[in-house]
Amino acid sequence: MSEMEDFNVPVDGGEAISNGMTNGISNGTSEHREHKEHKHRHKDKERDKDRHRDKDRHKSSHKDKDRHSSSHKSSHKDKEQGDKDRHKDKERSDKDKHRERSDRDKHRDKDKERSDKDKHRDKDKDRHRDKDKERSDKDKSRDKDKDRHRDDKRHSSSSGEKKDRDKDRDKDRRSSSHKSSHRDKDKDRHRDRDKDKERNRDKDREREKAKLETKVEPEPVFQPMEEEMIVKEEPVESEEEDKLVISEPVKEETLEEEEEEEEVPVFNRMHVKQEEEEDEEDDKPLAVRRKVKEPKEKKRKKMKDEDDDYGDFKPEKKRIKKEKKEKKPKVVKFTSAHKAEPISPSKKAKKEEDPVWKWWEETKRDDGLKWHFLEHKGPMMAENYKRLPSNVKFYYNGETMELSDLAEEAAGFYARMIEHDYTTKPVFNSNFLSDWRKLMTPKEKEKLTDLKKCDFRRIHAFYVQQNEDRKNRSKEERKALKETNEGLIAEYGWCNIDGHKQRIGNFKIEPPGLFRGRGEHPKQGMIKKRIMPEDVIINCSKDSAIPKPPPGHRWKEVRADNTVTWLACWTENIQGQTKYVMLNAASKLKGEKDWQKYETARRLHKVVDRIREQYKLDFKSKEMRIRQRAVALYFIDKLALRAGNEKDEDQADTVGCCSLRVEHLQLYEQKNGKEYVVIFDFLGKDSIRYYNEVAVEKRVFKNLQLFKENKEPGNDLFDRLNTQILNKHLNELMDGLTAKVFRTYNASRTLQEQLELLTNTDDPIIAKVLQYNRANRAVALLCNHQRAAPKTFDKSMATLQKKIDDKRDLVEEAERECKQLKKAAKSGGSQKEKIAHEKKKKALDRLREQLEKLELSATDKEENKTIALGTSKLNYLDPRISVAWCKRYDVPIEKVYNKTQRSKFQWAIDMATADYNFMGEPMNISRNNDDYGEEEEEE
DNA sequence: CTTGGGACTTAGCACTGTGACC
DNA sequence: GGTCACAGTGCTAAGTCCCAAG
Repeated sequence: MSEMEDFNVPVDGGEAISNGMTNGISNGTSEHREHKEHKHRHKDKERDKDRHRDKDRHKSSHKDKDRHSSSHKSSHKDKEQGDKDRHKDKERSDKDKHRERSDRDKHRDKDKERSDKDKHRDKDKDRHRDKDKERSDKDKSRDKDKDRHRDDKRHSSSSGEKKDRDKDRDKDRRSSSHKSSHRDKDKDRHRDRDKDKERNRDKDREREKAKLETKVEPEPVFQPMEEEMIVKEEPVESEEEDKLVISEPVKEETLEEEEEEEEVPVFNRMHVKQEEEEDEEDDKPLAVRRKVKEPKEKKRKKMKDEDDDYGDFKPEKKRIKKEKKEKKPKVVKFTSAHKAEPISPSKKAKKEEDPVWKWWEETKRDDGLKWHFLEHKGPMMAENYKRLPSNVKFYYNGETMELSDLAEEAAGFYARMIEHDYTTKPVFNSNFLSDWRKLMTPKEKEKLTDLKKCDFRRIHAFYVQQNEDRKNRSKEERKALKETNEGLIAEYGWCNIDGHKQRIGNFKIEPPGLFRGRGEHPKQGMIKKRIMPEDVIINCSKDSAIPKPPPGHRWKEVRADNTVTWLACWTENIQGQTKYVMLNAASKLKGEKDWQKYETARRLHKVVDRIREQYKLDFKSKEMRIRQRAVALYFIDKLALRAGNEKDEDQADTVGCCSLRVEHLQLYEQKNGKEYVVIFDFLGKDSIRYYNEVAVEKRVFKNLQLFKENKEPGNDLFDRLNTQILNKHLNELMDGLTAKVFRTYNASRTLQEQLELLTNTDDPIIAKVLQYNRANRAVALLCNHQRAAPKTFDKSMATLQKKIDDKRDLVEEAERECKQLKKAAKSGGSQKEKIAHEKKKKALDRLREQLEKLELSATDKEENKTIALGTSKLNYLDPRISVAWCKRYDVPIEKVYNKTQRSKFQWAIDMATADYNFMGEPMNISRNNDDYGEEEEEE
């Protein structure tokens, strides 16, 4: 807890602000992360009010309780937190009034919205039916919706027509779906808020770190950038800017940093101009061009069609696909050698004595094929349903009711979950009921119409009991079970790929059950149907032992497509997505890809300074789309935001960078003594809240104001940008560059820098590990990797604290005794006394060490409360950085990677030396060995 | 050029086995 | 031997990105 001081550090990033654009801002990875609580919603006119309300919501509610009880336990952090809370409380009281009112409104709105949405759904269906005809009409209205932005701008002054359109728009899309869902999310996410609170502490801490980091960071070295980048840039500054609404502030800014007041009107003025201009041309919001998305039903229909042709071997489809792909030399050589592989004594021997296939030492083939020989046993199908014992009854409306097999199975799915939060959600329940009824016999269907009248308790109890029994199994039973499982893994868990035995990642077909979407998923509670062999496509070599379908069944298809890595796939019925059986992370196929990913990130390092220069220049481009692109890229780089693809409406409402909407950011010219503060508050992947207060560059800030201008909540912030556009641009800047690479790059770079910063050579290993975890944590924070605080956190923390206290007492006692003995020994004590003293001294040292260890683990634990380190470690951190660090500081690799992780990163453990530098020269993975000849191997 | 969907990575939560502790 | 906590693992949802079809 040495970092308490950090907590008073004002929100980060003041540095970045002042230096405007031309001089390379300190950059990226550092000043970010400030999460807190909250959620949103808005009503057009009430936007402001809503904002308050939202804030309130975030701040108040639940968690506060938890927070206070749990986290205030100890430390200064808590004090700090307390201050914050108090602060919030104050704000809150003012706003509560607003909230109450608007909540009521919300309810009203919600209802309305719902029905609107339904209407829309129906429309969607119709659309499918008469696609073409209907399109023109209905879609138009929809398009209108999407055109919103442009229209708003164009006709902003003109009136009635616009209002009508607005209404339509509002009905559409975000209205019900996201508003209401947000609200619900709000409720559900108490836990998150709790987390958020905690996170704040870390954040504060990290912020400080980040600052250090920033300092450490090397100044970008400018290298002339080829490409259009520069070209476009030059002229912007002067006359052209005058024409452009947008640009003037930029100009102004360069002249006079001080006069903020002026700018607002200027902006407005300009805006008018801008509208005219945009009206004209290319600089149109994307939404305008976007066509209506075809709802999922269509997909599903397609799926159905496909389903009709079951067969044993279906090369045709594949062939078609392959022909398309033919650029890739489709030389599938099924040499007998491959097939003979398992038999070949030499190879077999090799496999046995050396189970690790050091593929990274082989030369990579660049034929684009994923394998040349592939053999496996097919996926393991889910167990058949066993009916409940006859004494386990289901009750409907107080009476027992016998259910048919399918209906009973589904009842079981639900019964198992009745203790879960999910079953308190109306969406979940209604989805379940409607899917459930589809499985019922007409008779059942007729009778069973109300979920509330269903009594699942006996069934639930039955499954609970079953779990109990499972836990209480005898040793023998356990052992037998374990053996069966191992047998299954031995049978299904491995494949032979190009002569090597490799572990399969998920060889089990997903069993049926209820769909548990994350966040406010509109499809939660729907029934995932049982997958039959007839649904499964097998992929393997033609000349391999083709997996046998279970007796009485056949596969949907067997194909031999060696341009892909999957062994089997099927289509899931909830969202119509394909699910794959693939190799496990330690396999060559995955490992190679992983390695490649980090090499791409390292290549980015070589050009990142130029890219940063460029997007900073682009902040003042005269083209709106360029500015938006630049600002988005700035966020992606600086805050490690995800790209943010568009999503369908039948998914939870979450966003990433490109899909941010205006309500997701709040702009403050001044906040907490800092200028140009942007508050991000949105739900990202997995409906995990992203909350961050960041001080940004003035130009970014001004641009954001501009982007938000004349838009309503629900409108896209970047209306001229999407991920394709962004990635296309990125790819032009560097081969293979996409938005995601920035995340990898900044994460890995942060780790390396933090390790350099935090590692203290003289510390014992245990302290170093803590330092490593802190560096790791900095990354997790950057990437916003959260987890729910463990349920038992408080308790176990208290236990630990008690241990510490006890230990401390022991230490003190030992110290006292030691002193006494010392005295005795000194003042002409006997030999015996001297020995006793020595002994005590040693014991004392041991105790101290133990105490230290305990304290360290307490710190670590506290800091990790709501941060998940695993995700970044597994997906974003170049393992060679960690390996090198371990080697450099003599930390056993086991302290950093567990067994699974070690096998996943075997390639890195094998190849990285102590002086590996992520920011060093990238390797050419396909040419392999030669490139890292310098690096020696260590076991 | 847009859209849909295929393929693959990234993600958090749930479950489980194990080992520390009593 | 029983209990508990937690690390490790499994599971599968939810992203990204790319390419082909329309």
